[in-house]
Amino acid sequence: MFIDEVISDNIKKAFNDLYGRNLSQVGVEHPQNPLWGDYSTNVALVTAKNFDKQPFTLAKEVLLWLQNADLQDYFEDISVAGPGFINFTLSNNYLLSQLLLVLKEAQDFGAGNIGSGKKIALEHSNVNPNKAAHIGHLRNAVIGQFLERAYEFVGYDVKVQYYSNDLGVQVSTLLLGMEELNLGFDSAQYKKFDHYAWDIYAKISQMIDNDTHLKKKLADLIVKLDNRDNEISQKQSELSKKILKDNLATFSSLGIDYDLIVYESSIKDMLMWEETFEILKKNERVYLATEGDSKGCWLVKMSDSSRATLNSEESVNRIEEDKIIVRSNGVPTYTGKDIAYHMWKFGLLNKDFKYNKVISTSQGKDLYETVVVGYDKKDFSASDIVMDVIDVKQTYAIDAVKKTLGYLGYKEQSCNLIHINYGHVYLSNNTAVKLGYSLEEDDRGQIAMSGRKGVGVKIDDFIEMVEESLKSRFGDFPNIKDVRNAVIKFDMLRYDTFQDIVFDVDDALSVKGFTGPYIQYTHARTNSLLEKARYIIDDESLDYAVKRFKKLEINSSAQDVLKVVYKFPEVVMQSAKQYAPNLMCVYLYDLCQKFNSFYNDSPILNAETPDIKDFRLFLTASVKQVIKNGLYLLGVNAVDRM
RNA sequence: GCUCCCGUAGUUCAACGGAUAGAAUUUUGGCUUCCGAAGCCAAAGGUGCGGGUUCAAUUCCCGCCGGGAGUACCA
Repeated sequence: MFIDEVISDNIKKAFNDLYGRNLSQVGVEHPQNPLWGDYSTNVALVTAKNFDKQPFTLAKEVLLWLQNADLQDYFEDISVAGPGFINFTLSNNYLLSQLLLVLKEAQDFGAGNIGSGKKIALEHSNVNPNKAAHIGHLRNAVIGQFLERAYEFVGYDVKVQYYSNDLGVQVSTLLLGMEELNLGFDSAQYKKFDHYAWDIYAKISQMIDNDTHLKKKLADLIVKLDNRDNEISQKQSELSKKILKDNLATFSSLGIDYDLIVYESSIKDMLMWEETFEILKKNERVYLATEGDSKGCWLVKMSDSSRATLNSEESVNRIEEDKIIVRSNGVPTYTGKDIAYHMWKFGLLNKDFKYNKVISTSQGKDLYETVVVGYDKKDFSASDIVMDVIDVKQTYAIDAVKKTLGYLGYKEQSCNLIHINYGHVYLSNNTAVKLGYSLEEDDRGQIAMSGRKGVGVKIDDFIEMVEESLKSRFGDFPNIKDVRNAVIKFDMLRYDTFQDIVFDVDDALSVKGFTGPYIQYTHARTNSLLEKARYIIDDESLDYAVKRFKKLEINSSAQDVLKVVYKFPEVVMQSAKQYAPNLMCVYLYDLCQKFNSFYNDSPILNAETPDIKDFRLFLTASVKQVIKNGLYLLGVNAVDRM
């Protein structure tokens, strides 16, 4: 049981006992100033008015009740402060018991089972197979991996899906560039095929914009593909897979892997769209437009207000507000197909894909792909929860899918479709200049990446830059790839996912301060201490040791560390529930900072007495474990040396 | 036009409606006979504007000002 529950339960009892009132909610938080204690509640301030008392007086009465309750095991002090906060200070006994728990539960410390095995289909990365992955995709993948690990850690069964859009406009454009035109690029000049495709795609996109003949050619190609023209589809499939393979290699070098690749072409070939469309057509909120700009298209209503209540002018506007799912030429839009895809994810279709195991040496786990002829495999469909890590720009489209599920009567599924949106990644001017891009005239200090313009930082290049930078500073060393990945992943996870971020190469290459290597460094430091001391963890001696520690005077810097360690399980829950990896980053940084201060002012191997030395090693060992568990969730390896 | 998001130190980011708005970076000054200086300690520097809601507003509401995105038979 978490401490905040202990507090809120007791507060409720107190109010019931003292005033015969049932409180529905009690706000418990960690005060920002450590002088106020470890937990505090504002319950007296919030409820004072109802009791016609001064908040401070009310708090004092509740305090008396709490002091008589049997809470000494948890708290060494409970007091009233400020305008009427009730503050709780944890007892050393409790804090020590938590350290003990860390070492006993080891890699499971902080884990939970609120998921009780429920299935989550987590979709992330999803690079269109027409170019190399860039740092926007990087942010997506890294957030995705955090969610995968965090939700597994709290007891869900998570399957990671990578959606490969091998039919749409973007791949067709690339195919046109590759097959039909000699654009003057030499594929031998590139280190990877997807990098070559990057330049081809940018070039052909620019050309198409200014050439109606090319536009027509592209449109024909798209229709042929959608009709599954044999020759074209074959070419397309080969091209897409070649690029997909390169994209996966990029992610795999960062230790990011997947359970299943879902091809858009499989959805098409399994006729999932057709089955879905039959269901949709019968729904009253899905309609065929008979007038206006969208004449001949099928649309999904995006608003609940009825068209009948509007005048004709407003009615026209309403049509524009709705979402087109089938074009007038009968080809479904991305959103249309996405509805079918999500129906499958939730197991709402009568169909399932066939599966094929992908042979891959770089993957950490078994990887499957969808095929038309292959094996049956039941565990990918029929998920309880669907999480899509997708750019904030697609909120409207996802919303259409969500609404549609609701319209079809799948309320629960509609609620359980969770769009994890994240802000855009821009390049700083400094970075753009370094990469040789010209700045626009209306310079705002940042520029947007664009596949069509070929503007962006490829993940592969970024990885290489970080590794070179590390080598030039520290020379080559055995764990350099782990440190490199820490730099990259932490840099992407440290922000609120909601925020747009400005990517600056120089900042990103930093290994000082609030960075991954700082955390890894602290871990390496704890490791080296424990190695030197030949510290061995075994349950019996630990129990005995903790009894002795209770009599020790614990210095304040050690106390500060203790008061961070115990929060880890709370932070795991909070960052998972809020889809907020940055909370874990902040927590780990705080932990490491406190530990490094402690390390700096308290000798460990040469401590004053054997008992103090034992205690400090015990503390060090638990810090090491927590860092390791936390970094794991962020997708970062905790290294023993660097 | 409509909808959504964002405006916080020079810069990049924090702050479930809470008590003295925190970090990093930059700059300046200190800390290695001793456990890893990728470290520690210290100084300096801030809520776009105007109203409202309440015990309490960076946070919620309204109006401005400034930035971004969506609303495309693109994805």
